[in-house]
Amino acid sequence: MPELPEVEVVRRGLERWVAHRTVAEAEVLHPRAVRRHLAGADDFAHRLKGHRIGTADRRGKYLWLPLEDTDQSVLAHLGMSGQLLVQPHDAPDEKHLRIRVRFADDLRTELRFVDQRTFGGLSLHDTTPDGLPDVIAHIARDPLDPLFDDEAFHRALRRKRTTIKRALLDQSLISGVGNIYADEALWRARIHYESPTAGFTRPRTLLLLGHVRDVMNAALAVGGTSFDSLYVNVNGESGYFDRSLDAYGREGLPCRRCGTPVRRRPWMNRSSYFCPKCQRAPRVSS
DNA sequence: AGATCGCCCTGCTTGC
DNA sequence: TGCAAGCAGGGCGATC
Repeated sequence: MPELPEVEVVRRGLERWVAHRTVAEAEVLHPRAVRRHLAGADDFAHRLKGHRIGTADRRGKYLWLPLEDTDQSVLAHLGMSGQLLVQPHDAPDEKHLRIRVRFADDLRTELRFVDQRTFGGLSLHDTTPDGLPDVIAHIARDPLDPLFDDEAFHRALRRKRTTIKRALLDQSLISGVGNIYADEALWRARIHYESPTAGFTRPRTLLLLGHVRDVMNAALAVGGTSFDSLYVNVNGESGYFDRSLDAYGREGLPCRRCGTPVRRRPWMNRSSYFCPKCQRAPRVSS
């Protein structure tokens, strides 16, 4: 599934293939794909028509396209299975094509939102003075954002009465970290996912943040090599996912550090993967 | 008010 | 072989 690095690859692709083009027509093929646009599909299509797309921006797993000469942006979230594709306009419709945007130029390509599970979608929102769509004002900066405040994150961890993986997935503290990268970063930092955040020391927090950034940058380095093509494509099948995961999805396989079989535990209706030897359970569990 | 949990969705995998 | 259950999981809103 698309996580922050994949979304960043999509953003770069949009910048290259979609920015500065004028919308001729938007077509919503599945209403659920615009459910976050409360005024409905017709309003969404009507508001897009005739406007020029600006430069794509991103925070965490959200990305957005400002509409030039308006105070609105097209906000996109890929959810679990969403893709934004730039396709030749005569390419056959994808099975799960949800939204199509045609452009008023002769490049003969169109933007398509394809999403099997429709957890993702597009919507239009007012842009706040700091350039953010208003509905994601509560989303924290992500760890690849130069303005992410490590110290403030550490203080927030100390304040909370929660455990570290919950905190990593809390989009109001740090954005863009999903289940996969949380498990990977915790494995690299040798921290158990249920460690209470209140006891985190500054070096421990900074170590973890360093590993979060390392694992994301590694994925970006792999996924980022393929965006220079016509396809603005993300489907979670980057080579990184197949080859380089150390914890996620490796239940029963030997830990790459110590050889102990990796364990999977049900956690919040999903799974946590960890090495029981490298990542010791916290002494106090609540 | 902060923390927790259920639900949304569909295709693939697993088990009987 | 066929069907049902399980699983994947981000984010939101209801609930405690």
